[in-house]
Amino acid sequence: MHAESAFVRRLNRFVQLSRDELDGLARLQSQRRTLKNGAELSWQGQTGHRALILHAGWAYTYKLLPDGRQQILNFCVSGDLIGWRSSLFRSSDQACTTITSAVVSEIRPERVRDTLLRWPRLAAAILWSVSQDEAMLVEHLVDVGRRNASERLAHLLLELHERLGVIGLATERGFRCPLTQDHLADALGLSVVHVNRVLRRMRERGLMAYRAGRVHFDDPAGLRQLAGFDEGYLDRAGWAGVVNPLSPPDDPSAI
Amino acid sequence: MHAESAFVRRLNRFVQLSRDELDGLARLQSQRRTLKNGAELSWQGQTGHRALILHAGWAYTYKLLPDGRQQILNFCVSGDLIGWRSSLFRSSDQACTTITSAVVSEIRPERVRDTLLRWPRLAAAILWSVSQDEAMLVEHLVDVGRRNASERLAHLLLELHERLGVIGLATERGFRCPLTQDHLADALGLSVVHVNRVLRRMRERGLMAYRAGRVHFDDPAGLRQLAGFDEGYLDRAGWAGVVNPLSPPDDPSAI
DNA sequence: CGCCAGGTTGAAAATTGTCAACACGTGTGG
DNA sequence: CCACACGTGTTGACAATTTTCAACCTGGCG
Repeated sequence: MHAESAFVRRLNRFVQLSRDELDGLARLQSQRRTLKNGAELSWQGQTGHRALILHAGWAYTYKLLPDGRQQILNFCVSGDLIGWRSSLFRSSDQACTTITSAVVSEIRPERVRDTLLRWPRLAAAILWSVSQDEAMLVEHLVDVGRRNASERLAHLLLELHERLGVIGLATERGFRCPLTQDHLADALGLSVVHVNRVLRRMRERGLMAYRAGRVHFDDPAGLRQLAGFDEGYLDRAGWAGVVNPLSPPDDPSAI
Repeated sequence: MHAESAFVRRLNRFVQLSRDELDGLARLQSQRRTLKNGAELSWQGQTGHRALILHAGWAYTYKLLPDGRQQILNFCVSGDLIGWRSSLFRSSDQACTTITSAVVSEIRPERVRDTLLRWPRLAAAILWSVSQDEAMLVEHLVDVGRRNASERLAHLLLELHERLGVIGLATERGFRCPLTQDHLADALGLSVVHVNRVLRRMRERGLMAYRAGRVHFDDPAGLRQLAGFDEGYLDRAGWAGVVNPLSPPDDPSAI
């Protein structure tokens, strides 16, 4: 059932895919594996690693330092692509681990290449998705470089809320969230203890509550203001002056 | 003179380009503009902005927060590509300013698209370059999130040294560097004052000196150790099991 | 029941930021 | 030629943020 996949749902925000393209997509997703939480999906320095589609569950990508510190780069949720660009190169520069049990499709690099060549509009949609990931990475860098602890926390949770909303996994004022305070700390460049304190302060100030695996926004507007959150970077749909950049301009199936 | 361009020199690390491909490249670079330092090259929120090749000089990309803080995302040097991926989307999410006087080519999005379609191996080389930028962004996030001030500083300067070495702008133990301490602070998420102090400490410890527009490494090995610097992420040349991923496998000009 | 991962809290220390002053070189206008 | 402004670098004193260490709590689960 293509139409129900979170992945298709996300790509559809960018272009309406044709039946043929949906087929190509379906073929990629045909093999699925179910993983327990804590499963390693790809490794730093690994060669010829596979690209992933995360169908269900949560994961995170991260980078490990020699001394054991780790920096989480991104939290991945249903419908996210992981490691597509880097799968084309010799070695991956990051690792990925599941947070909950998860369902994924793993795709070999040659397969990635063939798909991109055969379905150019699909390639464009995937490029769009990858591009959005990079926009999030940039915003993440701004978080860690130029925002204080509460701004970071607010920003991250608002971003997750936005992303989960798109795939129908958020209510207007909150979402289920399996992240531990350790995860938050490793993503935001803070210590667990400090994350804990800041969460408490936000709860006391009536901004939001993070408890029992749920995030609830008590004062969404206040939070957005605090974080300086502007969801623009998540939503850069459409091409600049080019309807269909990667397929021949006379392609009859376009639009 | 193709062979002398820093840009071609960099791409050549990845694939040896054919005469025809070098021609395509030359055509992109044919129009050049010389800019004074402090010139704005693209703007946050701008629509349909151009992709850039920086032929000479230094620039930086950054993101501005509503309250005036800024986070520098990347320093750009001769031979770097700027904003290629985002030029295909409706709006740019970052801004770019020159640090020194600079020579650039500006390329309209349609032109980017056409070039990528017409010269697939060129497209692959450009993808490789863009991909390397993202690896640097990741490393930058690790810097700011999980390294302390001196580690960050050391890591950034070692990375610049490596990159400048590739295009012949570094000696074994140092390089000319037009960055002010303000630039360093805005890139590393530190205050200027702190950057100053840390630089002094490093000078006193006999690690490196940054003075009069020059970086000099007194103890390169010590610095690398301090920073946990592993240049691997700058050097992921070659494709994973695929010689020439974006052109037909039977292309006679390949390899 | 007891273990264990995750969460919470306090006290003290380390890192980093802020403010304010001053040094130094360069270029400009009087 | 001098005076001055300006951008950049430097330093000290002090304050804020964040970390570290250590203890303790809580709930789920074998």
